[in-house]
Parts: sequence; structure tokens; C-alpha cells
Amino acid sequence: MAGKRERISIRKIENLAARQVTFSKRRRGLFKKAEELSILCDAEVGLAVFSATGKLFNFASSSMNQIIDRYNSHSKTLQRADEPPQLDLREDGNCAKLRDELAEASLWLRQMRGEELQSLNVQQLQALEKSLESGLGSVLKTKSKKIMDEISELERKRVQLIEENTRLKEQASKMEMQVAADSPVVYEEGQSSESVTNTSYPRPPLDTEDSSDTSLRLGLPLFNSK
Amino acid sequence: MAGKRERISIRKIENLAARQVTFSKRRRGLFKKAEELSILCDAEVGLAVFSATGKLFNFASSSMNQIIDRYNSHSKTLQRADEPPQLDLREDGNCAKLRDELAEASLWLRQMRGEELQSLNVQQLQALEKSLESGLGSVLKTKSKKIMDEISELERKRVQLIEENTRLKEQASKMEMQVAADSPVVYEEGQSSESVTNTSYPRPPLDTEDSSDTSLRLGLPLFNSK
DNA sequence: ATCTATTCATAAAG
DNA sequence: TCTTTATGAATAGAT
Repeated sequence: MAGKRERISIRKIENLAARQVTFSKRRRGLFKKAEELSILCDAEVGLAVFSATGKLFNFASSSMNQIIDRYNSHSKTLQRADEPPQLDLREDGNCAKLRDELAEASLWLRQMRGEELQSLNVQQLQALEKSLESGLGSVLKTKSKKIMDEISELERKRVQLIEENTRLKEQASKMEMQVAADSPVVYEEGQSSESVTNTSYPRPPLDTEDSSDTSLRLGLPLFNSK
Repeated sequence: MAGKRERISIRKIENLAARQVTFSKRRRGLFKKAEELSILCDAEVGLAVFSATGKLFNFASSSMNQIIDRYNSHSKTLQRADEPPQLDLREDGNCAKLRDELAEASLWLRQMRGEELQSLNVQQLQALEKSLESGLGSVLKTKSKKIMDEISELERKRVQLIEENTRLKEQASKMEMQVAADSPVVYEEGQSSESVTNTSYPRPPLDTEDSSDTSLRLGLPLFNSK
């Protein structure tokens, strides 16, 4: 009914059934402890176990790919100088080298996104900060320019449309006069004609369309370019 | 003298010191169990743990690279439902994919550094801006923390040295009294004794050293942590 | 780091 | 694989 347990020595269990049972039990225990460690101590933990029969069991506190990335790039952290991430994309077929460079690039990316900064010293953080500020400056500048260009373009189109509109109105006006001359019938206070011949109004419909469209694309933040 | 142990709940340990202690203990336990499992049950086990401070600990029953490879090929096996049947360009395909990923990562990096932004639209620039701002925030936060830690450490050492200094002065003072008692000779206004027994002066040399060292490491910008 | 009381994991058996 | 039980191991708390 019960287990008289004795201590076991750590060597391969020869009995297959016993080995499988032990594998199940200990595997569960191991994964449980891995998860506990990650939660209790705010650690990132990745664990992969292949059974003797080739089946995979794995646990990752975040995602396994992220952990593998981080593992691969970890060695880079210390050996890496603070040189900017200038990666040469040579066409050599060296997979290992590509893997290395990718690992380094992805570490840089993650660090620029504010992850894995612990391993950097103050000087390196300073450099990163400077790089981010400069990048941010360029982005803001480019964004502003794009926005201004879009505004100019829209303004140009607006003016074009107003001109066209005016032309059409003149044309319509002429036609109407022609019609009036052809058939001099008394007609009601020219409502329709008024709406067409009114050549200047405070806010043409086009304008309204324009600005709503523009504001949508701009998004909310004011651009503070220099 | 002993531990009245209570069961603990599995949630992040808030106290830093306790968390670090627990991390050490449990990490050892976890690695031990990982190794035991691999031996007892003839399993291939890979384990990687990153501490909250970014330090890597890992165990692999064979080699980590082998395990990562096996893991990758395993997950590929599973995800591959109705892919192009054979075309086992393993090596080549891997390389091409790596090359693609590297190219993409490197473009991202250049764009984060403010290059090649022309091809992005306003919305994409907005997203990039947000990402850079967030990264910058993390960097500033981390830098501030590191700096504060360094300052604390220096302060701790300073206090320690002052204490030691005080102790030494007392000791010197006693010795001098002893000397005085042993040879009760009239001596000039205790110049030598004064310079040693003066237990508090406005600005001890230690202080000066400390602050100059600190300012060097801090660099110029003020940190504006939250 | 070391110690100890306790909880936890698990070997053996059903 | 699940459960039970006795026991060995791991570890929280204190020093």
C-alpha cells in the first residue's frame, strides 16, 4: 500500500517502465519548478526536454523564440564594442555568420526598444540614449515634412478645384443667360442659380472634406519639429 | 536560530534581497533536477535562465546549440502541414531565410537610427516615433537606476571608510596617550597629535575623491527619471 | 554562507 | 496514468 522509499543514485534507470514513470514524475516537477522560479524571481526561463523516445516538452516564461534569441545574443553583449550596428549584408553563404549577425542585430533592436538594458553600463546607456534621440529627431523631422507635403498637396488640389469650380460656374452662368435669352420665361427667384453662381463662400464643401481627411492622417500629436 | 517555514505563494517576491536569495537557491535546485532528469531518464535537457539583472545561467545535457537546433526542427515539423512537399533545401533555405531576417532587422535598425525614412508613410513614422520614445524612456530609467546604484555604492564605501578612519584615529589617539604616559616628556603644542585625533573636519579628503569620481562616471546630462 | 523546521517531491506499491 | 504513503530533498526564514 505504501512506498518504503530509499534514496536512489543518479544513474540511468535501466528498467524501461520505471524509467518512463520516473520521467513523467520528474518532468512535471521540473517544469513546475521552472515556472515557479520565473514567477517568484522575475526571471526569464526556457526549458526544453526531449524524452528518450524523441518527444519534446518545453516551457518558456515568455516565448521560446525570444529566449533562444536572447541566449544567442547574450555572448555578444559582453564582447560587443559600442560600435553602431553597421551590418554588412555580404552575399557569402556562411550560415553561422549570418546567425551571429542576426543575433546581434536583434539584440540591438531589443535594446533600442528598451529591453535587456541591464547588461549595459552607464556609458553604453548614454550612447544608446544619444542614438535614440537622434533617430527620434530624424523621424520627427521626416514626419513633419511628409505632413507638410501632404498639406501642400491638398491645398494645391483645393485651389485647382476652386478654379475649376469658378470656371464651371461661369460656364453655367453663360448657359443660363443663353437659356433665358432663348426662352424668356418668368421663373421663381433663382434658387438654383444662386447656389451655383455664388462664386465665393466662406467655407466651400471641399475645404471641409480636405481638413477632415488631413487630420485623420496626421494623428493626434502635434509635431514639434525644429 | 532556526527557520519557522511557511508555505509561500507563487507570486513575484517583492523584497529585492529575499528575491535574490531565493533565486540563488531555487536556481541551483532547478539545475540539479534538470541534470538528474537527463541522467536518470536518458533525456536531452536544455535549460536557460536569465536573472532579473540579465545574467545568464544555462544547462544542457548535450550542447545548447544542438538542443536549440533540435527544438527548431521539432517546431518546424509540427507547423508544417501542407507545405511544398520535398524541396529539402535545408541548408540553403535556412540561409536564405536568415539573410531575409537579417536584411529586415538591419533595415529596422537603420530606420530607428533615422535613416531611410522616406519610404515610410506618416502612420508608420508615428509608430516608429512611439517605439523610439518608449525605448528612450526605458533607457533613461535604466540609466538613472544604474547611476543611483553607483552613487549608493560609493556612499556606502565612503561611510565605511569614514568609520574606519574614526576607528584608526581613536586607536592612534590611545597609542599617543600611551606614549605620553610612558615617556612624560614635555612636548610642543600637540601638532602631530592634533592632526591625527581631529575626528571631524568639514571636508575630509575622502569626500573630495568620491564626488569627483562620481561626476566623471555620470557624464553630463541630468537624468530625468519618473 | 550555515542551520533547522517545514513543506515539497517523489519512489514504490496498488 | 492516477492515488497513496513514507521518506528523502529542497528550501524559507533566521542567523
